Amino acid sequence: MALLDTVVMRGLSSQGALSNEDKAFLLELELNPRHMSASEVLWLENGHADLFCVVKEGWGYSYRNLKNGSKQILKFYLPGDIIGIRDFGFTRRLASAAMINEGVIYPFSYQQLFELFGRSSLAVGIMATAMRQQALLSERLVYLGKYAAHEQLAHFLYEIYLRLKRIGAVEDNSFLMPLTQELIGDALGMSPVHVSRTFSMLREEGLVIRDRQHIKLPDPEALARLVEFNDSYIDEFLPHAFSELLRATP
Amino acid sequence: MALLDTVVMRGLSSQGALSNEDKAFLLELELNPRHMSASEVLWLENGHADLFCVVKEGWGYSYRNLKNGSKQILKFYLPGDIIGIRDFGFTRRLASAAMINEGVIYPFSYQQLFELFGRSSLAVGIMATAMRQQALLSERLVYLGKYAAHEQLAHFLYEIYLRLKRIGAVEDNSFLMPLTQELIGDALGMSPVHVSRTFSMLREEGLVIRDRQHIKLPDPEALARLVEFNDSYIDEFLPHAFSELLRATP
DNA sequence: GATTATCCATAACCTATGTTAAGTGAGCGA
DNA sequence: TCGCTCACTTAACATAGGTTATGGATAATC
Repeated sequence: MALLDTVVMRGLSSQGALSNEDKAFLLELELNPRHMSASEVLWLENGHADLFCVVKEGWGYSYRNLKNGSKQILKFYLPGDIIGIRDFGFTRRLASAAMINEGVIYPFSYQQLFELFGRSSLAVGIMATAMRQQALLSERLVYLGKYAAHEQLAHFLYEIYLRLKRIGAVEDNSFLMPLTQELIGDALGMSPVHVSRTFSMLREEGLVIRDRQHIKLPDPEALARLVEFNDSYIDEFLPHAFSELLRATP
Repeated sequence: MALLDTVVMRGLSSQGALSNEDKAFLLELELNPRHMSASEVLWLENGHADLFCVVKEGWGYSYRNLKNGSKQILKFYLPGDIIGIRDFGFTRRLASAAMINEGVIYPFSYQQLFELFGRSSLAVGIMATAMRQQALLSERLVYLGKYAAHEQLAHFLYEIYLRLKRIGAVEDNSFLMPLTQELIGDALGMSPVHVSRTFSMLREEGLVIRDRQHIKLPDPEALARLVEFNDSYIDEFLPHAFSELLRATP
């Protein structure tokens, strides 16, 4: 169930690109949902890479510890995201991963991932999932490189907003974001003090209202315009050409 | 020939993970080497994504144009690299791509990429290639986020050094790097003036000797120590467990 | 209910890097 | 040979963001 519940796989399935056997295969995978407490570590950098997970509930993140004692967060994982395919093809973890709040994950072994590659539609699905993650990463890199703090933060909030909206976790332009300003700073390469300053700025401009973990974007489109947000890398489903190709080359 | 000449595929092949049919398949792909002139554009952001390429000679790069007129370079491509799998699963290009100097590339259609996914070993190879690219991207993100200019540049040069060394393009710790300081700045999110300043700094410390495109690292290990370079994400070949799994699940 | 730990806001000050500008040398075409 | 352009260097100045510090909420623990 969990792997089929993943964004890309759901897209493929709804486009009729997955055969019944494909779906059965996904459903047959042994799933042991695991309850995670807040801050619980999934794995550490350089640890042996042997599994990946689908996040069912709660938020997670992957990060690298830096020599100066701080850390760089690479990505936040929301329900429906797959965590751990980053290390596919390596023996050791390139980054650590941990939960933010409590939640539930479904772990899979790399062995299972391999078996999945025996079915081309599923392999394509996994690959597309991985490329979507890479797109998010590239987008962050672009903003880290050349944009001012308020643009970075606006972009970050809008990205989270879109991702949450996609999984139905946004209501009345409001959502719950279980991140401290320190975590946000670690993701955006910014000091926590400056995150606070920047939030104040966005608040004064009426773009973001925040009360602890409750975020409200009174005018999401204004935010999007501020950063020229191009959401194709988040929202776009697999091209139909994909499904046609998949049906044509079984 | 060209796709088999790719780092990961060569690794898989030498570990006996590719069957004769796999290799034959790679060799059969229609290859039309194409000569590219300096600065020639391969494709533009938002263009239709229909092909990817293996770089045979010359350097390329992918980049995003920013609203303020500058650009952010996402990655430099050296001979043996695959350019364009980033957009797999999207209809449009997420980034532009162009050559830096003149060179030769081998284009493939996405159609061919799809057919390739019908053979699990090859799909695994492509996936592993993509994840290696993502690792480079993550590493850059980490350095963009929290490191000082001289550390970023040192890291960048050492990465290039390692990648060139792997393809035999380093001799006596020297190599040719056809990049202007402006391009380096666009990659590192740094003004060209500051790139120059930082080069001067590294020169004064005896870490980098540079004469236009000729770079010499008198003591590469010293550079690596400066940035605590962890080269596992570049050099590591596919884990042997991989090959075993591939042989076990045909 | 008191105490403590987190998280956040704001201020004062400092520094790395951006910006602008002027000058140098290499290459190159007329 | 002259003059142009391009890549680079260096300097002077400006500023975004880092750092340190203080105080005030709110939540957690006893």
